[in-house]
Amino acid sequence: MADPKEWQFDREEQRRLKIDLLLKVAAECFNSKGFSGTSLKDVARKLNITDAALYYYVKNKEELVNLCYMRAINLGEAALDRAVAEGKDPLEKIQLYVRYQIEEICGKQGPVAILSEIPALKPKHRDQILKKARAFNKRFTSLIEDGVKDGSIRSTNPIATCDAILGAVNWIPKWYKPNSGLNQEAITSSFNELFVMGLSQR
Amino acid sequence: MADPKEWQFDREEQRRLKIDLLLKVAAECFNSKGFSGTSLKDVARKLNITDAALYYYVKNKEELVNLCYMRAINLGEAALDRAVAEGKDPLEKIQLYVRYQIEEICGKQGPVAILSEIPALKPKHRDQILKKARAFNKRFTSLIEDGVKDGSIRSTNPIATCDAILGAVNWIPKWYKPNSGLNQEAITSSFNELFVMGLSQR
Amino acid sequence: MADPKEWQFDREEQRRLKIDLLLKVAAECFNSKGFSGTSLKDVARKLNITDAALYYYVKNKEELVNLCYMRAINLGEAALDRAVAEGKDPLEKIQLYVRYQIEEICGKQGPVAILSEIPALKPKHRDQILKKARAFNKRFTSLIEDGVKDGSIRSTNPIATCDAILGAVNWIPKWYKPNSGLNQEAITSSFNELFVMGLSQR
Amino acid sequence: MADPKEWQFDREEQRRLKIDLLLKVAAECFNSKGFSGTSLKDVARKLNITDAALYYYVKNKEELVNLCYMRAINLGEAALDRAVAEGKDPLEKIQLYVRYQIEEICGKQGPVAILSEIPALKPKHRDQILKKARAFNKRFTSLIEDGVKDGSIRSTNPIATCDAILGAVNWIPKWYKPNSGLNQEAITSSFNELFVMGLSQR
DNA sequence: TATGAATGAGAATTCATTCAT
DNA sequence: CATGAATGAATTCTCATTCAT
Repeated sequence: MADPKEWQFDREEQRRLKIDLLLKVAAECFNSKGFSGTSLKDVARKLNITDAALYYYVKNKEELVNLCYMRAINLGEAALDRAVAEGKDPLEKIQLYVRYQIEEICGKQGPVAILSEIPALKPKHRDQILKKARAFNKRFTSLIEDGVKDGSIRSTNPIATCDAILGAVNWIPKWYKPNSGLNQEAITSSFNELFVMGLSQR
Repeated sequence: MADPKEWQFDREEQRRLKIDLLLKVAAECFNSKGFSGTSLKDVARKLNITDAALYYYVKNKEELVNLCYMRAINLGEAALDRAVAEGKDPLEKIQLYVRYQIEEICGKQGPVAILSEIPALKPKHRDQILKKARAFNKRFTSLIEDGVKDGSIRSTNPIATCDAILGAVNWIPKWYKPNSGLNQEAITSSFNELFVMGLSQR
Repeated sequence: MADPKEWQFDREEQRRLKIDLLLKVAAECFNSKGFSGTSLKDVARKLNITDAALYYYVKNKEELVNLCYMRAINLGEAALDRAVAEGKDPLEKIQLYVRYQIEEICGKQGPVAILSEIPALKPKHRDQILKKARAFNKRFTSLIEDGVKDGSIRSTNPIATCDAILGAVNWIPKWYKPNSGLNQEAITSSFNELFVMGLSQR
Repeated sequence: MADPKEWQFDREEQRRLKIDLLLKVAAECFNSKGFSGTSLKDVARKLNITDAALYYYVKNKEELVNLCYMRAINLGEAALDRAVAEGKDPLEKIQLYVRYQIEEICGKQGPVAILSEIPALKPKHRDQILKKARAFNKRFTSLIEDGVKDGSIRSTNPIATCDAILGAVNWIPKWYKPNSGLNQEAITSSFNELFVMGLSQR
């Protein structure tokens, strides 16, 4: 306690935790009310601080959005990483990704920002995000293509298939309410059922 | 030409056409920049009129969003109506709905508003929209249930299946760019391929 | 009827009648909602025409106020004229003025504009109105002074006395509601009772 | 100085003083130019702050008017309270009220808002004000009735008499200019002379 | 770190006014 | 005469942002 190093560490750690909470709270607001529909006062109030205090943690609103979006993409990537590492074939990898992504959206990781206002970002950040997003899409599309090649996956147009699956998943935060309606597991298994086997019984 | 009746008609007709165009342009803006990210000046500029002139056609911004959302839901219902009327079994009806809905989103009907800022609406309008939206979802879910009952559709949880399909379709305006990338027909067939047969080759 | 002269007359007459009605309606609005609280649309609606049509009768809003104020002052002067002509001594003249003025305010002459937004007028009109208003006040004050001189009226400060009486009368439109509460005759006799004899019983 | 308590006090106190000044300045503007004729910029300019800063002290313009009106009524009530407490009979109480009210209107309490745009208030505030205003009128009318009963006051119709006296007093801000024309004392004595003894010398 | 106070830029909205028809 | 359509200017109000304390 008297050790300044440890202190320093504490502080840093605290700061990181606070920022993390900030990002979650902000994501929640942005998701429900949109970027410009969310005032920094709204976010601050949920954190029980003043809006002025936010500026200690982020440079400005645009940076806050950027961080939220980065976090969202990173979480997505992490989900995909795990899925790719654990799944033994493309189809299983895709299923695992859907599972892990939904886990993040609906689970403790808390709300994940929907990347719906990318145009609001400054060019520098926007390009960064778009690049990552496109890379993610490409990676997911490749997964599908791999399956097509080895004959395990059916997809006439992997890009469109990718858009369909990710769209369905991305849309979840729009309707998901914790502790009411569908639960995480039900969503996961139903989505995978649809994606893997389709509606047709024969 | 001298006939006042015909005149009257012209005016009324013109007005209707203008409102229709207004709603399309507004939907486009709202989709790309969100409700509060879109200023009425933005919308007006695209129409080559002043922002004040908009108030001749709509009472205020909130009403404009409401009309956009109403139009979106009505178009969706129309798509579903046609699909239900023309398809001979639940599965075909669903496929037709996907086709017609994508036709509206990507076709001449122009941009269809994503209902992403319902909380921005006033209670009266919000309730109206939510009621319609829920009714639509229920109708679509019933379609799936019908298929489940007659053994033609596989779905452990029709509500979740419905959310997946509608989510994928609703998300399209976020990434669809006319005249570049995927075209309408490619989207339609790929989406239906996924929804009907699934990814699994067997 | 076929006589163009008579026609002309009709037209002129009609126009005058319409303007008169316009001034009454406007006065009513101005009194109840203030000058800038009253939109020309409000006035127009009460006349069952469009706001654009008003411009056929008056050059602009400022002129409309000016005309209302002129009318108010003219009516006041007319009341004072009659009172002075008919009353046989200053005290009686004052009483008659109060009577006639209240008659105008509460009677068929319809609402008389309260001159409460003179600063909103353009210099030219403002000066005109102020000049007339001051002349009126002076005339009324003189009446009091006359009575003081001939020993029939008590007033240490005729200017202040004038302000008190005119204030009480001018304020009437703020609370008077036709067909409810106090009627015209009750107001007249009570006001005169107070002004002439005062509250003190001895 | 280092004591946070004292500090807190300072802040609170400052805020209260600022709001008080704001209300006086606003009252002055409203009195001379009316509610809608007064822009918040006008008020702000007189305070040497920006219009946006006003919103730190009041929620919106309507609330500002409401506060002005409340203050006016409260001052009136205070004047009446003092008068009733100090006067030994109804007639003296009325005289004292007139004195104290004029003291407030013309003295350091600064401009007192004329309640002339009550319709501009929102229902909730309007009702509140009207209730207080009616109560005040009733109280004043009762005072007159008391005098009538004990034979010291002459009034055929106390309600109308009340309207006359209060009208004359309420109208003062319309013409009173500090440091020019009539002074406070002259107004008070002349008004009371008129109200108590009337114009008639015999 | 955190807050109260203030600002400047911009947004929605209103309204007098104009003009072609 | 009268109206529908449109405009430009002004007004209210919000909000990100700054700064002294």
